[in-house]
Amino acid sequence: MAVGDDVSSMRTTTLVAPTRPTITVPQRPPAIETAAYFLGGGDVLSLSPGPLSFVSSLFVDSFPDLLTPDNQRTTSFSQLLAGAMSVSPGSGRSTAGMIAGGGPLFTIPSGFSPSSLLTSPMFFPPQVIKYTLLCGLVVQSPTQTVFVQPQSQPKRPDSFPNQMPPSTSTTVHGRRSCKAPQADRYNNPAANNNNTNRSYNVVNVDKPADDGYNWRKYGQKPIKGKIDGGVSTTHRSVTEPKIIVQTRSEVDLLDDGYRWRKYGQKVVKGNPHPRSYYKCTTANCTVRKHVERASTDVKAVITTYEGKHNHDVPAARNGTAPATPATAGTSDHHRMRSLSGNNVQQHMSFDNNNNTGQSPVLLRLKEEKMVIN
DNA sequence: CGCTTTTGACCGGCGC
DNA sequence: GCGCCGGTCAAAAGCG
Repeated sequence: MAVGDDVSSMRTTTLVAPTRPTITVPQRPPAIETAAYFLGGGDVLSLSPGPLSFVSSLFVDSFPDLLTPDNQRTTSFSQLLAGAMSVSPGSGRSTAGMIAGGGPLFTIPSGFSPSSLLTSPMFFPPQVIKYTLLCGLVVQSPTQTVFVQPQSQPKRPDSFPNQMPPSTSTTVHGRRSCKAPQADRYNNPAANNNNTNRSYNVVNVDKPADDGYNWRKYGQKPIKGKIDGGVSTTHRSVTEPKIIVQTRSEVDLLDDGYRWRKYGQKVVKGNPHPRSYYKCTTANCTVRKHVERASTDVKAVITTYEGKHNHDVPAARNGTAPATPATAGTSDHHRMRSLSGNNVQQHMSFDNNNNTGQSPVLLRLKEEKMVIN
């Protein structure tokens, strides 16, 4: 199956719960798995227009740029990252129609191919990427927390026992949604406690949306700092969105096109593998990322991006085009981009089972193929 | 020599 | 108030 076939089909596909649209390609043994999580990152949601808008902007605002007039995807993953993080409070759009609710239930907008996320000359060579889009989840910025609980659950015709029915702006509270990454801290209960107690699983609205369930309000509580409109600038995590990418790789540092300087390393609780902290080396760029290996899978590399690059991908030190930028860190780091191939194999599916609800997963990509020339 | 990595110290948030 | 924890700083060391 040609890549273009997948792209064109996805371009017009509207994903509606509880169906599980799948675009398949010839199966091959997975060599790398990548999961990308687009999230507000805790209180970040309070500043941005919220993950709904975030996702909306991510998809609607960013992906059209991926297409050239002849519908060739050219935008890098780095650009996607930047685009995904470039949401401003005024850029939010209605997500109605975008988020169909219930986890994997969002509409693939025109022009969007999930492959665009990773088929990037800046991040992963398009030729080597094959992935599965597993699910989507939405959270939203709180102004106050309204605790609700379902009074009844309409029967649904499929196997999404832990999922919410479609909604566009309603709180999603509790476990749900995406199949857990096979191994990462976001599925580690110990590592999840804080996050799940914040905003990842608590999405707030004044009134539960008409999501097909009947909700009974049983509590209401103001949230610290939301009084002034919910904008806080006291902490980075409050002001900048995050993008989490999980990749199965032998090396920690993936080449995303930008140059990074390591500024710290720390062993975090619940993971014997140290977490490395990197800053973008470009002047006046505040983007940071940290990289760690999953506690239960040493081959799973979790990279968390924070912030937005205010510059283009730097040119490589050897003078080649930015399409082949230098890798941050030492030169002997494995360079993902050095891998190449001629075929983009895509497998796109929405997996609603095995939901943990622990991670603020909006989008998850599973890479299934890597071809090395 | 310039850049990067290492690593202990420091800081702030959060829970108890 | 205290301790834990994650994140950051910055001096020293390493490397090309």
